[in-house]
Amino acid sequence: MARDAEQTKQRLLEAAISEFAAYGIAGARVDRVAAAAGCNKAMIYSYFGSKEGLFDAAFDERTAAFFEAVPFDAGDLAGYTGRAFDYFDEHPETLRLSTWYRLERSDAEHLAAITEVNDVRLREIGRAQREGEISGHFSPVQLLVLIQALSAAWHSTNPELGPHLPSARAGRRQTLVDAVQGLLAVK
Amino acid sequence: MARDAEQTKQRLLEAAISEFAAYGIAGARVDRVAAAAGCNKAMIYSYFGSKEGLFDAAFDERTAAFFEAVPFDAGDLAGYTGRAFDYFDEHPETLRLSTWYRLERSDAEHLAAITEVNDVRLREIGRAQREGEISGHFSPVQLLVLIQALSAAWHSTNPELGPHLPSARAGRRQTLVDAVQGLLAVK
DNA sequence: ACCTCAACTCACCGACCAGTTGGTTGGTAA
DNA sequence: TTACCAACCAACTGGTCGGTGAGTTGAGGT
Repeated sequence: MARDAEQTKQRLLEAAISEFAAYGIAGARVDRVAAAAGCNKAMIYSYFGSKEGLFDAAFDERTAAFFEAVPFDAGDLAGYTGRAFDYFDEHPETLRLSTWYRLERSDAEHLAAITEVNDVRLREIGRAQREGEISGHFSPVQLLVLIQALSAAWHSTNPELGPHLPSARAGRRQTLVDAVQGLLAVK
Repeated sequence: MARDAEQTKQRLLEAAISEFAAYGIAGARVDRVAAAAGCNKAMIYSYFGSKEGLFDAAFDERTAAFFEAVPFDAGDLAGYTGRAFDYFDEHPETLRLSTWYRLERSDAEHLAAITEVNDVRLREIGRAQREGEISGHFSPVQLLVLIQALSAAWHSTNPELGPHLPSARAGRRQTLVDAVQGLLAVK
């Protein structure tokens, strides 16, 4: 068996993403993560320090992957919303990890990187508004919150709508794009 | 000490709402619930059967309270969104329980009551559209999902926006009302 | 061939936790 | 007063879980 620390760490990280996305921090089991990664539980503590450290690594990985895969575009907020929807639909664990984070780990402090990303986005929205690319009816922070909520709308709906939900992904996507365009047309 | 089964059950239920809202199902501790309710852990199993039974009771209670406190009005979806926002702002545990439910208990089956409520709402939106009260650009299920997402938008945002969030509740509320009015003005 | 050290495993621990049992208490009705 | 039973509780159980320390293995350098 080839000994490769980096690859082992990667396998643990991927197993952790699945485990935490499914069960959250309190519900996750480090033994399950180790078993899924095909290595010993002690490696988790060697590489990530603690269960929470492992969650943080999993969350950071998914967050960074999302930021890289779905570039922000203040001049095309409707398109960005559609692309974010696509990503969440293809990588459901991303939104689940984000939700677990908000519920179980909102006291953590490793969100400096995310805060910085949001700062940039707010400034870009402001610039696009000053240059007349998009409506100035909503403030940048209002627009960002509305867009974030809408891009996750179909995935954060409780399953009580199950039988009525449109099965076609394209239709759900178009709903969001239309909605954002509607918001930008206000006033 | 007065022995009152109904009151004891109520104290347990309120303690459970706080505990589950804070920690979720996996993170909640039945001993903490019993201690907060000022009675013995065994009462929980006598009255609610299991930890999950206790969560279900807590979730059902908050759901019913929300439905009663915030009546739905298909002819005034913007106003409904504002009132839902107010309720979530005053009772944060309601949205947290709902989110825990979706993450940890979406396989449960006691959502027949909620499905029924949504059926009625979808029919009312359809009727309001046919009678020309509101725009028919979005279908009823699209409108319902958009409105549900928007009413929780400020509360389901991860805390990375902290320093930029408007502190005034009225302003956050108005954002949502404006947004829904904008959606209904599309086309 | 041998040394070295990082990568990895094994077996264990103490704390914790959901759930149960067997018994006690106190209101109430005859 | 007393008998009854619902309401309540202390103490326990069996299993689980995060975390650890001591030992093993294997690849690369000399």
